[in-house]
Amino acid sequence: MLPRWSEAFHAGKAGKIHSIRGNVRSSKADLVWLRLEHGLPVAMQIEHLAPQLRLLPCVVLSDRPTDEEALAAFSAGARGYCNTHAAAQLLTQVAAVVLQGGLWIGESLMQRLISATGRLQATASSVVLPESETWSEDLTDREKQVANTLASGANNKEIARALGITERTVKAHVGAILEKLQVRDRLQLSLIVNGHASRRPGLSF
Amino acid sequence: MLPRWSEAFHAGKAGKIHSIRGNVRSSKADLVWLRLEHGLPVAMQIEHLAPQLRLLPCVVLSDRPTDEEALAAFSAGARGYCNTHAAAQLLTQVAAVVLQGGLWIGESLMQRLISATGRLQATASSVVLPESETWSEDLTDREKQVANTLASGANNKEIARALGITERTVKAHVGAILEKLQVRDRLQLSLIVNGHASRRPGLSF
DNA sequence: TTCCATCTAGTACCTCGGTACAATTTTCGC
DNA sequence: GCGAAAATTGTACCGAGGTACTAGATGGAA
Repeated sequence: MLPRWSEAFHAGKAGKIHSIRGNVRSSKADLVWLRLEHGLPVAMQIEHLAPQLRLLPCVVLSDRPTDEEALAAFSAGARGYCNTHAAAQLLTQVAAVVLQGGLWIGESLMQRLISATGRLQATASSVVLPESETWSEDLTDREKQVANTLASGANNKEIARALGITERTVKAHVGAILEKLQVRDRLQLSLIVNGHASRRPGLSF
Repeated sequence: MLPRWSEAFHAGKAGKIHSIRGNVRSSKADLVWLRLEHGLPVAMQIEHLAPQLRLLPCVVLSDRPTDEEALAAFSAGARGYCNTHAAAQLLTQVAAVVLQGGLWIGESLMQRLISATGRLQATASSVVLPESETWSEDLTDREKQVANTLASGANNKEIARALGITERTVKAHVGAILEKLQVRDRLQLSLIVNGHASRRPGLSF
């Protein structure tokens, strides 16, 4: 019925909404998932859960998500909204976020939300962070920037855009970094930067 | 300087943005807080953090929050937005949500988002409740082997040798994995497998 | 048995990553 | 100012990565 969801939550229990009302609170549940049935009136059904929703956060699942439906869900008190058939990993993430008191909004809705904005002004004045690390000693500042951007998953074109230089220059920096750190390619570089590998990984394979 | 924040994060470190650029990723930080200075241009400064933002989530703090500013922050890649002087307890909650991959939207912005909606239809058909789980399901066993080997830094040839299959077959598996996980290339795949990135960096769906 | 998912593999093709020659400009200490 | 390191960009080349077709073998479910 809901393979992805079942995959994500082995201990979860499913049932028709009528068989659960009044039952939800008596269980040890800390989160309610509500799957919408498109074509039929929802708001009313969501309202049925309303009393419980004040205590239990609710995530709405839609087989074919739309922005309008998402907004309706949130206005009805939902704490999250996503695709019914989202990957199990994603569903667990949604659960974690919502259980922390956060909201999970669909991507396209977020896009609309963002595109509705104009330009604003303000300036960064301070930032914060914890510890520090070792790998970057031999690298110049610029090379560190490149390495960091690369390690976040960017390809050469994206690095170039992020740093305001040409792709060719990125190649130059990447080449220098690989040489200095004595690694073969960008993947292994990312492992080092992200702390998953030592400078010289040894043999393997 | 930031009493509430300091109260919430004893281990956090603060500094001017200029002294930190390029330094952020090399630290063990997993979250960046950016305090806006009202009246001065922001977007530019946020952009300076952009490369890091792909890996490090950023929460924007504003002394006098507005919806417009919040939207600007989100459009610049911020993962959260709240009052600089919010209670310590709230700040830790924000951190928890954002670290889970969620967004923290100001309440008034949420209200506006909700009030902008009309009525929709759909019906509740089932409800359920949860537990927790790990990463990539929906991969076959073989694909998991390939993904793990790849994520340890191996190229296709090495994966082939390690698994006793041809390079062509490795390509087939890798292609299937990238498709299933909806990622662009092996670097981003390794980030997911190694827990440095969520499947969809933003919200999804 | 039939059907379907999985694992395997081939050829071909195109893009991206990385390197090998450069060269010019910028920055900074002496 | 001078010299050195760093940053920048160019053209060209080649191998690795990734995709688009295809298709045989296997093994379990209906």
